[in-house]
Amino acid sequence: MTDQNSPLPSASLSRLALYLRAAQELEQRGVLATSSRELAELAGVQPFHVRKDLAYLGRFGRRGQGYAVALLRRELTRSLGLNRRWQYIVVGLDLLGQALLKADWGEEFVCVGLFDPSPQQQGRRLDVPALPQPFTLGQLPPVPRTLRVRPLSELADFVQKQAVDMAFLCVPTEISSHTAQQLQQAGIRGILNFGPALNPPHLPQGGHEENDTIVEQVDFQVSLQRLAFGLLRQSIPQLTPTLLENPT
Amino acid sequence: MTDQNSPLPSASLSRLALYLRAAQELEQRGVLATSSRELAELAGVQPFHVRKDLAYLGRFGRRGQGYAVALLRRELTRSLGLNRRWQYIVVGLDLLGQALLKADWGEEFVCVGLFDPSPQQQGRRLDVPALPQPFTLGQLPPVPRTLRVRPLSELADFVQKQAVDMAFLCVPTEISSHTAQQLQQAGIRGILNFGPALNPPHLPQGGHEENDTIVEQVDFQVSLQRLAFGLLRQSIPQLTPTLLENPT
DNA sequence: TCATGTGAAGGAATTCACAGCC
DNA sequence: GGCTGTGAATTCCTTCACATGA
Repeated sequence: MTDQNSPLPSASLSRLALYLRAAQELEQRGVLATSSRELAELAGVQPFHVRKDLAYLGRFGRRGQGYAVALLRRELTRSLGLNRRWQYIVVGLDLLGQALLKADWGEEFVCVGLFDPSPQQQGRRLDVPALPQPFTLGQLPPVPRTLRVRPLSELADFVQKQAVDMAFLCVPTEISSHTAQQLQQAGIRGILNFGPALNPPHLPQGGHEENDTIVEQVDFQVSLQRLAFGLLRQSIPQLTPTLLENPT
Repeated sequence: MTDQNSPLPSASLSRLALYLRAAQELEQRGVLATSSRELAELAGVQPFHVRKDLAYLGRFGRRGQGYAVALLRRELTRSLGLNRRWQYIVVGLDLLGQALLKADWGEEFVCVGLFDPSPQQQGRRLDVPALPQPFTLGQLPPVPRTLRVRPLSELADFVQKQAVDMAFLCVPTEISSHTAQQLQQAGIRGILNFGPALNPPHLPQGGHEENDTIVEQVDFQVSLQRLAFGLLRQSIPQLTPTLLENPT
């Protein structure tokens, strides 16, 4: 079946991103065909996951053969909405923000602006990744870019002139909720939030609501505490990790 | 009921970390009692989530009243295994690694070493957060510490002398799987991995296996692509996001 | 014979609604 | 009355096993 209203399960969506990375890697290595087994290994999931997830997008596998890598990559790119350009700003340029600037997000994502609430940061100029040259096959050296760090007061104007699809939010905890509201009011509809949950819950968490702002959380601390708990569990083989010992 | 073999659901575990953060915040504000509604708001989840999750740990709520903040914080801390000290190393000290060094992970987590595969980084000295003074109530100024960035060749020896519970892995993509193996061979049983899935799947992904290494993934790119997909969905209100249009 | 695609079974998480206690 | 704790219902996800088609 095709995709109808495509109720692509949330869990599958996360894994599709992993398959795309795997497909890109295979393509770069010059591999032409692959299998659900190989993809599963690269993505760190189970083979039946791969088959089921990919089946949501259509059927571009060949039974008995596997998947054609190039086709796979194209379809994943399309399905994930990565055949268009997404423009983002980085809000908060302490070390984490700077690290995000240098990170490789894929060519589809381009940084168009830098903002910081702190006067110390404002006015600084920072290097950002070069724009991908659209249809230039010749190996021109990429053009370096630098952007100025702006105060948040310029945000609303900026968003009116530039299309800004999303913001990477990495300001200190104390002001993150407030800053998120500023972003929303400026008309930004997507926030990738590093740091604790944004509590004024006007913004639905993962909700694909009407036309509200979507917040996607990246929470290091939760992952760390999950890890600690896991280690605790396995270091005490049989016994329960000292939870409660109350009666009843 | 108490916790038996506590098969604490994985989804609940993640949320418990959020409640702990909320409880700490409330305690700092001087709030004595709270409710599932308030906690839910702070954590960005639903009230029945809070009640059900907390019920896994026992019953320290008072019906009709709510939860005592101090008790709540204590129980959450205990249950998550945060009443002991966890020692970590940071592997890879480019911008992201440096950002992680400065981040606030909670007092229970202390950095004991820095490692980097690149000779340019080796030998550098970096500031790390001061140790929490255990039973000192007096406000002595915290003692600053600096640590030297070591080559990975020193890792095995280091782990033998120092207790190292976990590693934050943030080296470039190309070497991350290889580096993870080095960590595992040196005897490190927990890895918080920033960057793509570690593909030699000797390490089970989230598996609480025998006594194997536990890997917890923090994958920015997946979150970003989830966000992009979400935006795509809502910007085309009724229509399916250009997925497939092939015949049956 | 091979590996995909898929119905169906099983398990996990979310959600509801209300009983129980303050 | 108010809010927790919890069975029961629902929905979602994972897992299996096999039919399907190259």
